[in-house]
Amino acid sequence: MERTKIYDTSNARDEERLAYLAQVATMYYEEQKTQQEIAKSFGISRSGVSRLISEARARGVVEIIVHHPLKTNKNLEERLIRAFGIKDARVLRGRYESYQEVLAWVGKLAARYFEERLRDGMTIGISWGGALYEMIRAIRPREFRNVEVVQLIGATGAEATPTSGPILAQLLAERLHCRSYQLHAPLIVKEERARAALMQERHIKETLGRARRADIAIVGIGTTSPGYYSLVRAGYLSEEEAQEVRASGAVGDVCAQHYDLQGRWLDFPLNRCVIGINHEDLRRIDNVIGVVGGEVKAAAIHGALRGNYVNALITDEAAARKVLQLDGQRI
Amino acid sequence: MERTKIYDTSNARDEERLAYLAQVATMYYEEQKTQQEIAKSFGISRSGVSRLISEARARGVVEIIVHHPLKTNKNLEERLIRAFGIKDARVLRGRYESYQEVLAWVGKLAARYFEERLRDGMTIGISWGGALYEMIRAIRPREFRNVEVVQLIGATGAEATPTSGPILAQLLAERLHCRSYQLHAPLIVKEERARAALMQERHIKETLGRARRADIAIVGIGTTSPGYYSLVRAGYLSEEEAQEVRASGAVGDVCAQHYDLQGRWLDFPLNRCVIGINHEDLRRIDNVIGVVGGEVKAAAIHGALRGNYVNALITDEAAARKVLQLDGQRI
DNA sequence: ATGCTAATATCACATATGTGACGCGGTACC
DNA sequence: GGTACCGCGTCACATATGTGATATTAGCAT
Repeated sequence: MERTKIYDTSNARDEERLAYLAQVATMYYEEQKTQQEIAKSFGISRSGVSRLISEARARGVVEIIVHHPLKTNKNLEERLIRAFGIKDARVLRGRYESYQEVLAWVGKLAARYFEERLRDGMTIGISWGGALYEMIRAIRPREFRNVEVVQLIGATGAEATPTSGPILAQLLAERLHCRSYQLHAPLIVKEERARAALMQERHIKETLGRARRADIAIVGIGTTSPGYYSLVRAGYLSEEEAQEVRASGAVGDVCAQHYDLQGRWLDFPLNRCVIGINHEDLRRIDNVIGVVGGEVKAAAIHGALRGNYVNALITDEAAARKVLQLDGQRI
Repeated sequence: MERTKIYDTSNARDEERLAYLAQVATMYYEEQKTQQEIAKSFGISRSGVSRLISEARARGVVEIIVHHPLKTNKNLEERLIRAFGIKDARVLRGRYESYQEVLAWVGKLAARYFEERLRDGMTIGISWGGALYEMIRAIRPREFRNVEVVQLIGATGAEATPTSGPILAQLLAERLHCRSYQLHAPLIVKEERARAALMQERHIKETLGRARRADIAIVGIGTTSPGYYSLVRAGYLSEEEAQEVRASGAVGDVCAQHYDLQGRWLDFPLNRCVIGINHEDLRRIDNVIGVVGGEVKAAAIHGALRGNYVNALITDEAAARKVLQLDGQRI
């Protein structure tokens, strides 16, 4: 609100003033000149410069950001890696107020992790979910050569909300200045036959072919817990259907493929009505990074790790502790 | 294993250090404490604090940004408004190195302009193009009530590049935390009949209905000049087809509707094969903001203004001057 | 021209800051 | 265990900076 004010004033006078402040501030902060030097080059008094700089800061012309590093808990990381035989883990330190806050920070951590691993020529597969959305937001734009982004699972229809749906692959591609391949198909179809038909379609076949060859897959991990079950929230399943899913032992899903607490893939219709990569192809991808936050996801994470649906995990302390507890460890 | 350990410990060390630097920097820059106070509360020497702050700046933990205001040329704005009877104009001052740079700055200017005009409850229509992409990037995220974003024209297929295509509506919706309505259809079809059929489809009909009721439309202005003709660059037209288009007098397009230098809509097949809002419906929208940069676009801008396809223009000085010249004025 | 007002300069001084020189204690490495 | 080095503290001092009080000027309306 305050920042908007800066640019809002259509007054030419004020525009001049702001340009002046910005120029002085640039000399001071970016060119490291002393106030004395600046005063001389503008032919004004030194104290005037001091006051101009104060004004520039007060009016938001100068913005100072402190980047706090993301601290991780090496101990929990080590334990997760050992307990589940995964390749890597990052566990964000600290406690957070809200689920949204956890997602934002885990997303940042995941973004740094991903940035460190991305190389020219890679194919990146991506599913969807709040954590991935936050991750992509936190990725710093960079140019790569021959990188491509591929959707791993189908997308919603015309009413796509920003946090879930086909936008993620595009957003990521935008950040990396590369192209993206979408799956123009619903995530879940009503009948297995419809799925079979769609899977034969040329561009779906092609995109899924690319998905299977992904060098890195970035996936969210969903829980079937009431109130947190994405497929219900996104309108794919009714609450009754969700009950059934839970009744058959499903604790979570990766790429809409459901499994139980021990990671056993569940052979029920829902798992066979998904337009997207299947659980076996997913397991064949070298690097599958699960990005997920919050204690509520613990059971789903446990299953995902036990079932080898992901082989690297980015999460927060609370979730990590609970996962290890579920695995019978004392924390 | 050993290597991992080494990597991890050095990492942990550094992480600690950065956290320390960030903490000190926060106290200094955000909480406005003096170095003396900080030294006391950490139990270190004052000169140590001074050195830590230097280190924090050198290592990028502290980032200082100076926001230069966007200066505009009121004189040229006034002349454009008078010459073409448009509602408003913003003409960015200054000369720029590259076309990309012009786009980035014009985009910023357009973003500020748009932010000032956006209100709760509005429907925003959007086409595509490099300038709009830059504009959306420059929009500061904000929450609105009942705002919706609607695509004005069809989108590309699976191979969408980030700067052009269906991503723009989604990106904008993300910035405004609102929903978006896409046109899941190609921008240009081969036959008029195919267009008629598609236009009957429910969700296309519905989205275009919303588009017609837009309170603000934000559009790029395309030129047919060789090397800059977006429809060729995006693969919709071959170079031969482009030649034909130019031969029939087309200098530019708004929402893929082509017109000549005097703004006369061209009654040729291409204009009737577009899935999107038509030129007459576009003219009925209250606020159509053209966002466009670069001298090369001058003829296209002239036509767009003469033909009333846009009624507000955001552009740069070089383009504005050339447009006025084309209109027979001395600059 | 005459005031009035707001912006800026001037001056003075107390602090805050940057930095070089030097020494001490801990650590990594041989 | 020795040694070289690194990080940091201490001290000292030169500058840089913030700020209050007061004078001066520019712009502006009458």
